Amino acid sequence: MSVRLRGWLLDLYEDIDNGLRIWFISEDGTRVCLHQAMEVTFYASGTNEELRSLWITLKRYPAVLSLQRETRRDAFIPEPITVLKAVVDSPLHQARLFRELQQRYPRLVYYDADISSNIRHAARYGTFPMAFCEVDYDETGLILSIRVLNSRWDLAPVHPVFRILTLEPNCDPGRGEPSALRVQCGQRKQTLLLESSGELIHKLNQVLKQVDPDFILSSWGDTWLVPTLLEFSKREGEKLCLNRDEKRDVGWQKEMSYFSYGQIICRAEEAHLFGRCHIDQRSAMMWRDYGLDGVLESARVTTLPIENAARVSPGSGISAMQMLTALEHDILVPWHKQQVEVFKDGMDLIQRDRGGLIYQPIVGLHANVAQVDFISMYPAIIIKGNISPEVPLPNGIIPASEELGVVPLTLKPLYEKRVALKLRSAGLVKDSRLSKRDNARASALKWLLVVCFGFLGYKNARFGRIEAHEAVTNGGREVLLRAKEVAESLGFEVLHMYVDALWLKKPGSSKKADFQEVLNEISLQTGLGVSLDGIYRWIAFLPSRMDERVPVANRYFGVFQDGSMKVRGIEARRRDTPPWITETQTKMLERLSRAGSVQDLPACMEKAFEVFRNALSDLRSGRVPLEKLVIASRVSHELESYRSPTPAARAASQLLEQTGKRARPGQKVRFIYTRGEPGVHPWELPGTIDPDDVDRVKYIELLARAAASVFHPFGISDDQLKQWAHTQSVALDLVLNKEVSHVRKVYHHARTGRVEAATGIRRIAG
DNA sequence: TACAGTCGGGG
DNA sequence: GTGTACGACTGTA
Repeated sequence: MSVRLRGWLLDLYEDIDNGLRIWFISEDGTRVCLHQAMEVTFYASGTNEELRSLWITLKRYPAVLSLQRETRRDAFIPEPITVLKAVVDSPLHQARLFRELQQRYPRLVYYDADISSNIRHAARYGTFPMAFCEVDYDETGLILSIRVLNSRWDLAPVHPVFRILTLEPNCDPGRGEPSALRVQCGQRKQTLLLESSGELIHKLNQVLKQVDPDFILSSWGDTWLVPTLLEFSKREGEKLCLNRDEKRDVGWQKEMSYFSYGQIICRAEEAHLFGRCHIDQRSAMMWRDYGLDGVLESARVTTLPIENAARVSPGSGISAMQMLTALEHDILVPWHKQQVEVFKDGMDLIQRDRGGLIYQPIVGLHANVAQVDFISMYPAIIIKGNISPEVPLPNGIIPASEELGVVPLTLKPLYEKRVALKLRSAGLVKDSRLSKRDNARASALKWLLVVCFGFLGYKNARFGRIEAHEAVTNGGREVLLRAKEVAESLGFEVLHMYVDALWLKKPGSSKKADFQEVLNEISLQTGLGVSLDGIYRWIAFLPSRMDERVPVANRYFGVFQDGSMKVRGIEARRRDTPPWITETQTKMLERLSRAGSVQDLPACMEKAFEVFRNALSDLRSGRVPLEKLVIASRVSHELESYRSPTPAARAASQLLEQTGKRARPGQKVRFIYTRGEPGVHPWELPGTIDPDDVDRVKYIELLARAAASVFHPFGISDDQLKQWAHTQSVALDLVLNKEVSHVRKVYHHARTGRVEAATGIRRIAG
């Protein structure tokens, strides 16, 4: 006899015994755990002799259900190859068997051998987290059939009503000793004392039983809270039932350091649950950016379990999607990437590694500038040019082959979904305001798209190939140069180009409609979608701080016509800038942005200067809270191996000496600049920092630097500002007044058509 | 002044 | 488990 269930798939994992356990939230709100058997197929290729030997070995394993010789295609080898296909009765047995085979037959090439059960299940049944399923199962809970009724690509997915429990200590465990635990579910809040009175675990278990949450959202859950609670539980002799699956303990993922984004990242240990999801909001990658909606969207399209989608970087999401695509299209998934770069002659080497096109901006202040962006340029080029490691490379962006490769096949639906979401939120498709939820989801997709391109050039990616990566950047440069020609032919001046954006202006063009033609023409001539990021009332491109004759590609700020600002590359954008500096610089820029047009700028400049002056006086009189002066910077080496220790490394060494806590490569170290030796004081060091020890001169220097970035376009030099900041002499006020009148004069001339160069002013043009 | 180390950008 | 390559910039020796 079979029972039918309709509901959403919440969690899927390998059972302790065998097969899979799958949790559903049914339509009527019950949470149901079912199980399913799943056979697993993998392949090996090698010499006839080796394959014969493998065959004999595998035949003796009862878990191996069938063996067969087949001819198949390796994505990286032109000719079909002979493989041995093995079907194993369960994921667990396959994993165990594969580990043995690697030892015993290291020379064989394996395929489909290290794919997670989630991805296999997704490929076979079309499942994904929050898939709406119709399931038939027997009285033991064994799944007999499963059909998915919705799609990963739904624009408006329907979710069940989740039960969410929030757990957070009352302070940052890195800074102090939390004394209480805040527990929240919907409107219901309570506080439990964090002490081993024999009560805590009991009460927590009650809450868990009562609420039976689908999600436990914690703060510092991975690194502190869950370990601490388990410790209490041990002491009190009462089991803490965090899991829904009562057979399981908390699944620990070990701490590790890895290389990513050109730097060492340290990923802390993680506490995983079974049957429900634990997400540590502090360690979950990009949680701040897109929250639970983004995590669910990411899980949905990547098919990664929700707990993983919340934590891993988008790279593994893309990797999962590529494997799924390959499985769906009968392309073998290589185990370790074994691609060797083909030989290159000298000409190729010069062509290589040029990356995206970067143009030198015309430094200075400009009014009525349009920024034109290509929409997801690299993904669009990959799709249009059919750029994939196993497909012949295109000529420019003219594809060499019709049949889409793994990478474009993976990207296409993702790209189309993002464009559709963007269109919807832009109001082109009626019915929707730009909802917070759509934003979060679009943001999650954006990251997957961005990273997919980088993955092509990543040496360890299964479907990466450096030549394909280069083909994309080549295509991008071609496209941008074509766009420049188009813009210039229509009489626009191209002030700047950066990878996938152009900044244009033309006398008399200041409204959206004035740029419509050039947008259409660029799109037509390049075959790629473009959008108007906005029209700047004014924008300032900054030169190098090292040498102000040299323009730099990505230091600029400007105000759009709607009054919003765009800021790139300057201090406020850097994560190692103390909050006080960031806030002051942002406030200064905000004062500038109040200028309704360029004519109002001089007056706003005086306001911005006032912000600067007030901030300095706050610092001098000790009104700046210490936490606003904290600098956070990463250490990327073991502390002993620094040849010239950075301030962060020196702070970390102090911390190690005095507390025994060691900052691992990839961890951030927080510190304050202090007077005398050693010049820094770790923020995490117990005991307070005497405000008098703060190295105010240092902070004045840092603030003056940030102010200089803001004022540079108005002709005030670094040195002038610095000197003024340190001495508080009135000289600068005079300079400022002088400059303000210069700016006024120049704008007057600009508007009357007689542009004239002003001393001290870099460049101003109407 | 040279070098070592950290960060940004995309969006 | 895991994006690239590169240039700008700061602090140290």
